[in-house]
Amino acid sequence: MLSTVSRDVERVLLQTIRDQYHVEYERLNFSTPPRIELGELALPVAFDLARRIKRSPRDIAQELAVAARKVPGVWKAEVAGGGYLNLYLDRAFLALRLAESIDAKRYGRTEEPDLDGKIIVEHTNINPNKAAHIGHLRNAALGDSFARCLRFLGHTVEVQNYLDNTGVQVADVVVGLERMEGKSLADVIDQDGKFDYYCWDVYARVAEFYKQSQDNLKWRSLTLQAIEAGNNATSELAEHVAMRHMLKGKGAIYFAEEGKNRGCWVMRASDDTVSEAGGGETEEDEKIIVRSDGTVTYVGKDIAYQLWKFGLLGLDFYYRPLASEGGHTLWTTSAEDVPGAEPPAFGRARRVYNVIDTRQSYLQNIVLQGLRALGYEEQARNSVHFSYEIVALSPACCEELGFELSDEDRKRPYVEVSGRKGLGVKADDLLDALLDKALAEVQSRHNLPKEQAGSVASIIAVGALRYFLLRFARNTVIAFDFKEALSFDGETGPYVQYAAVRANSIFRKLAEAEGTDEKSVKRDAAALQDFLESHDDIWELVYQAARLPEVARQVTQTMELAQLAKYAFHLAQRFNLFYHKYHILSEADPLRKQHLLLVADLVRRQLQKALDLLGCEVPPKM
RNA sequence: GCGCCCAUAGCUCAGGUGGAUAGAGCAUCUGCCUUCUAAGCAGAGGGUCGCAGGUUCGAGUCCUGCUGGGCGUACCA
Repeated sequence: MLSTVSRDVERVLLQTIRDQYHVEYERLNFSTPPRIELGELALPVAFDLARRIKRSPRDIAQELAVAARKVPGVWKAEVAGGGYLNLYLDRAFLALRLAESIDAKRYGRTEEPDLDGKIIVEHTNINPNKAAHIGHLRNAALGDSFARCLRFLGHTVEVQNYLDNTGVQVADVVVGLERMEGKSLADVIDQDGKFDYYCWDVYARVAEFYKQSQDNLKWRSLTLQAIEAGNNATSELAEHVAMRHMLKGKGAIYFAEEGKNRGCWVMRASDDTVSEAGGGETEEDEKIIVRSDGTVTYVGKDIAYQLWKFGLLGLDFYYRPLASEGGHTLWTTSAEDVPGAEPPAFGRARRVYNVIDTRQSYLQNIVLQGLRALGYEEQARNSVHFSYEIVALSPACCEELGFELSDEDRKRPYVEVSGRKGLGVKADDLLDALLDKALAEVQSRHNLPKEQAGSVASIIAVGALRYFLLRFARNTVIAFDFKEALSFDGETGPYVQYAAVRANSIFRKLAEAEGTDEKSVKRDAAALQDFLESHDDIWELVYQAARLPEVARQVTQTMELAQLAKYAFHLAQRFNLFYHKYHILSEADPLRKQHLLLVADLVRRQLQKALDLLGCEVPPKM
């Protein structure tokens, strides 16, 4: 919708510039005027043209304005400042188009996705052996919202949560349970309390156990081999099919006969373009794919997994349904064929996003090199590392948790979460704290039945948590702070939810008082145009509401979910402004009331959709 | 050593492809609940955008150097 207008403007102006000035541009840069009174779109192109054709920017902008005024959807085109071309959009036209678009559940979106084929988003790969912490929550929030944005724009998306139960971390917990604690399977089953919390503790202590003697450390390797020797779909597939046959067959990996990597299968890790004269190739450039004990490393499995995502592995897993919820089935890999199970066609993606923190970028690169070594250049280009910074703890936060820090750590800006040290904020604990606080707030305002209060509190707690995790740019380290994370005021999820709840309550009251709803709101173009022309502040609110698809699109390109979070916050802020300034239900002028209702309705529905993309719901009351 | 990232208000952070007067939230101070919910709104103070050069009509944004911090470079995941 908005994008349709700007695309038309671009086409017309590029043609005009070609015809009148004989200058070729591929694209035009659109920017935003500092205030809505100066229009919705600003083009600084005249500055550049001025230099090229030696004429004043203002004169050029004047001539371009003539052409721009002819584009449908453009109301005015004026020259501002030293030579900006500012465009004013047709207000009622766009408001009514937005209303229709929302009715059709398109929320202002007009364009079709720019990529055919399936997109895989892999996120939240948690080792199933111990409790999740806030770092995992950031990963989940980013991955989930990103997938929602892609779907919103019309892409076919497959979300994968890879739970590997064959890795070293799992082996460590098993060693801890069996060798340190002397637990048998039966003991573990009888265990009271939260098992993942127990594993968190065991895992933290197993490092000490390893330090005690070399014999203790041997258990890790033995246990790992025992796990992989079992009937495990993942490891067998990765090891036998991908590593042994594909990589070896194409000469992508080779057996190291000597040197420090003796006995391993390795891949060259440095770019072959950079075969610098002095050093030559050493073991430093080699990345181990298969260990000397025959087990496959993490990178090795990752290459196999990446191949499988693109449908290049030549083999597939067996699948069985694991759980079912809300019409969706959760599938898991299976060691053997399951009769009667008809899984959808997993994998075979056109593009793959791997949501993993920035520390993995080196290994993600190795995976790409693996694909390239096999000749899959296009797939390598379509493999995207969705990287983000870690969630760390402020030193103050560590001490709040009762964790003693070294003097050195105390001076740091933040301390990394460490599973090995048992240092971190567990996801469940944080959610519990948020729920307690939200419930107290709800009960202090409303007298609701216990169950309903709990459900509202839960929506608010999730809103606060997800917004908190998404409001930071990807490469910003979140130094976790309880006070900030538990806040419901200011730039938070609950603030946005609150604006939506207020908007909804206008329509609830409207139904109670007059028995009418948003469907009966009149849409009179001529009258609306007068109204919006004389209220810049209200028009700006409508304009921002219409920008949702543009923002979602930008998010899929930059992978910055923070932009969506910011957008939702700003829209809520503007709505609150409107809410205070214009009292709708008591409005005496019936026509004016219709306009105000239309605006409130547009905004609340866009706000709700924006929240939905952020993974947040709107509670019935707050 | 090599590679990647970061430095913006007291604190936590935003600042698409360079554009108009660098913005939020928190904290501090002053006001606003007889009105569609005060989890809100209005207002005030608070800045050498780490330092030094360069590119140009224009630099928080791009380039170079420097300082200070973080991460990666495992037969760990």
